[in-house]
Amino acid sequence: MEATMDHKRVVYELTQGKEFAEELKIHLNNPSSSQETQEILIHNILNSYENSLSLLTNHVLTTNGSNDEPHLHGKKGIIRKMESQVPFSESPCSEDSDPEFKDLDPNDFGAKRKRNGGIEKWKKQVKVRGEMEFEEALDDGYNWKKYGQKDILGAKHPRGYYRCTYRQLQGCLATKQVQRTNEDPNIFNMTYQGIHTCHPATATDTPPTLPLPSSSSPPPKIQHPPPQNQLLGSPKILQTDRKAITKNLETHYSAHFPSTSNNNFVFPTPNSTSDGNETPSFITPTTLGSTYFMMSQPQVSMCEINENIVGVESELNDIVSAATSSTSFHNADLPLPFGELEFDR
DNA sequence: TAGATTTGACCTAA
DNA sequence: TTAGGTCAAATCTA
Repeated sequence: MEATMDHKRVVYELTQGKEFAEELKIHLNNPSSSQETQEILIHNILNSYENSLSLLTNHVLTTNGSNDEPHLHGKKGIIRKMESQVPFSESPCSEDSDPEFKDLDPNDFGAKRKRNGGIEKWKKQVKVRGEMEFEEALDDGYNWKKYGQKDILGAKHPRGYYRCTYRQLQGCLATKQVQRTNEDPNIFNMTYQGIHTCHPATATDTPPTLPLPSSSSPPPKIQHPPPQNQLLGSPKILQTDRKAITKNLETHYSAHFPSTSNNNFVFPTPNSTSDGNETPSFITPTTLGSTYFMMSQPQVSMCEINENIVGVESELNDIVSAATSSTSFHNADLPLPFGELEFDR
């Protein structure tokens, strides 16, 4: 069950990475392509690797009866090894040194407050292209309800405030903020705060059975596990975020979404203990040291990137091929979005 | 008509 | 005092 779902998630991650690699390849051959875009693509490719490895290592740990999840809290094992393979992500993110939120985004002009008494915050950056990708990129798999919007000093675009739809039903305190960057309106900074404690299987107090629904049973009506929603898309968020954000964009900024389609996903990886208690943990920026705000990291020449990406893409092709052809995986079980996504070529 | 979104007012940390 | 974050009434939408 879980293994099957993990398998799908791994395939999804790898396939995503492959798509990013292919797109990067195109961008590298395009003189007008911005370095920023290329960096984000590389960043996303690394994310795919890291997420895949995390999923795999997490599965191994689970099947071995260990919930120590060392990869979730530091650069250890495979994650570390992975970074050493890719020079661009070598530089550790400064967030590693601080479990608390650290604002690394030069476009985020917000004050660095900790209003919730040390609740963990982390960020991801999402770049969108085209309306559909825009919706999907902002769909991180959770169901969010917008509760506010505010103009931020120094920021060109207002910041949207979202909280978990199941805050009332299940007391889930997870929130997120969505804000466009000043430099590139296609790039959104998503700031997450709090861990989702809600459960998709029920909107009531029924005890959760995380992490993921059985592949042999129909998905729960309330779709909350990020991986699944990332695979299937979240109707909820398509209806809410799309309306809210797209409307804002159209109203205030005459939004346009050219160029590339990139999104960075960091999967929350809830873990279940043997007694059924949920101990959600996240693959946070701390975990994936290179995951966030690559623009602030030491730069690597595009020549190096180009050389690396060829190998990355090749590897991804091999891995995805192997993964998709193995065990009980069927594409029908995993409606990957790529068939619907358009990549400028 | 219920639920979601908008938006001005209020709260509060810095 | 300022500005980010949240509340809640008004409004919108399916």
